[in-house]
Amino acid sequence: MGSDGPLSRDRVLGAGVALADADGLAAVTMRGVATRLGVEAMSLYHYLPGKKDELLDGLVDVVAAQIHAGLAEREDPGDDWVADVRSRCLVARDVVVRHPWLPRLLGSRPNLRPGVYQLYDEALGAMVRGGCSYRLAHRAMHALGGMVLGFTPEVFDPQAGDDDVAEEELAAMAESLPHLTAMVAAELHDPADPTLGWCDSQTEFEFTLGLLLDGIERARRDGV
Amino acid sequence: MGSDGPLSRDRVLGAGVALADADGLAAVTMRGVATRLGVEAMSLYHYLPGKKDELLDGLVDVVAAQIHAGLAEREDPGDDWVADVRSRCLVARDVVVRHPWLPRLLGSRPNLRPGVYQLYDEALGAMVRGGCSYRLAHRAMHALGGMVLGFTPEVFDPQAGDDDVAEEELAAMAESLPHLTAMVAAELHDPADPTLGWCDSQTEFEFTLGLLLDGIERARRDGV
DNA sequence: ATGGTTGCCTTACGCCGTAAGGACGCGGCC
DNA sequence: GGCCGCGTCCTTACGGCGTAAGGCAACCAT
Repeated sequence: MGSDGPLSRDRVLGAGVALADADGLAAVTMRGVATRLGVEAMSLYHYLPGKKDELLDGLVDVVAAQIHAGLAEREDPGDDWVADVRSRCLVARDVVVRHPWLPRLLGSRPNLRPGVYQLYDEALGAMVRGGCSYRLAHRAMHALGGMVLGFTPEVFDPQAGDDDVAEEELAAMAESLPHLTAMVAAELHDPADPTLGWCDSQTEFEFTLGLLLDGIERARRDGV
Repeated sequence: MGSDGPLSRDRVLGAGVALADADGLAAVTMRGVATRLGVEAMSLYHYLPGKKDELLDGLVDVVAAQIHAGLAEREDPGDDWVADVRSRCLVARDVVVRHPWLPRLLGSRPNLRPGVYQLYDEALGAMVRGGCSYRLAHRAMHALGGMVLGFTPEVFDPQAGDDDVAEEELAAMAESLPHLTAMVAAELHDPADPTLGWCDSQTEFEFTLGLLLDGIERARRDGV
C-alpha cells in the first residue's frame, strides 16, 4: 500500500476518501485507513486529535472543497439567478455522485462544517441578489439542499449546549456567512406566520410539496 | 425493564423501535434491545434468524405499517389526484417525524422492503389514475419520495446477484405491485430518450431541479 | 419414561474505537 | 561529544459490538 512519504493530516484524509469511494463508508475505520497508509491505527491519532469524529469531519471538508473548486470553474452565469442556482446544484450533485457516501455521512454528523455553511451562504446570496425574499430563499434552500444532499439539515440548530462556544461561533460565522446571518435576522424579526421555531420544518415541507405537485400537475396538463 | 410475557418477534421489534425513538439508531444493538426486554443478546436470534439485518428490516416494516395505517384512516380524496398524493406525502411525513431515524436507516439498507414498495405502488397508481404518464409519474416518484424519505432509493435496482431469487421476487412483485411493474414495462419499451439505464438518475435530478426552480421563480414573481 | 424440540443462556472470537505508555530518531544546547 | 526533549510511530490492553457454537432446562408427543 502507499507507504511512501511522511504521514500528514491531508494524506490521512485522502486515504479516508479513497477508502470510502472504494469500499463504502463502513470500511472507513481507524485500522482500515491506517492499513491503507502502511501504518498502525494509533498513529493516526497524532494527526487527528479529535479522534474518529475529526476523520469524518475531514471527509466532509474534502468533499466540500471539491464542490467549491467546481463552483469556481463555472462560467459566469451573468445576472440570471435561476441559471446560477441551477448550475450550483448540478456542480454539487456531480461531486456527490462521485462520493455517494456523502449524504449518509452528512446525515450522521451532529454539526455542519464551515465549508458546507459557505456553500449554503453563497447559494442564498445568489437568490437574494436575484430578488428572492429571505423567506422564499429560506424555503428554497430547504427544497434544493434536501434534493442535492439527500436530506435537509437544520442549518441553524440551536445546537444545545456549549453556550459560550456557540456565541463565539455565531460571531465568527456572521463575518463569513453574511447572507445566512441576514436571513436568520430577517426571519426572526418577522413574526408573519405562527411557526413553532424560527424554522418550521412542517411549513417548509408543505411548501416544497406544493411546488413539486404544482409542477407535476402542470407537466401533466402540458402532455407529459 | 419490561420483562413480562414471552418473547416474540413483534415484542423484539417493538423494543427496537422504542429504543431507536428514545436513544437513536446507534443505540439499537442486539445487546441493547435484549436488555430492554430483560433478556440476553443471543436470545433474540431465535426470533430473528436473519440476525441484525432482520432486526433493522423489521424496524422498517413496523414504520411502513404505521404509514399504511395512517393512509387507511384518510378521508376519501375523491378524484383529485393532487390532493390524494399530497395527503399521502403528509401522512408519510407524520410518521417519519415520529421516527426520525427512518431516513438514515432506509439509506443504509441494501434492499427496499415489500411494505415500502407497496407505498410507492399505491402512490404511483393514484398518479396514473389522475392522468399522469408513466414517465411523468416515474419522475414524480423520485421527486416526492426523495423529499419524504430524505433520499431517493433506486426502486428497481438490478440488485446484482442471486439471479434465481430475483426472478421469483419479480414474479411475486408483479402481483402485488401492479403499477410499479407496469411502469417498468412501459419505460423499458419506450426508448424515447437516451438514458443510460432505464432509470437515469441524472435526468430525474434535473427534472426535479427544474420543477423546484420554476416554482421558486414563479413565487418570486408573484411577490414572496 | 424417554427422546426430541423449544426457549433462553454461556462462552468465546474477531472486529471496532481508543486510553496509556513505550521505542526510536533527530534536532538543539551545554 | 554527550545529553535531552520532542515528534513520530508502535505495542498493549480494555470494553463494546455482532455472532458462531454449544449447553441446559422445560415441555410435549410417543
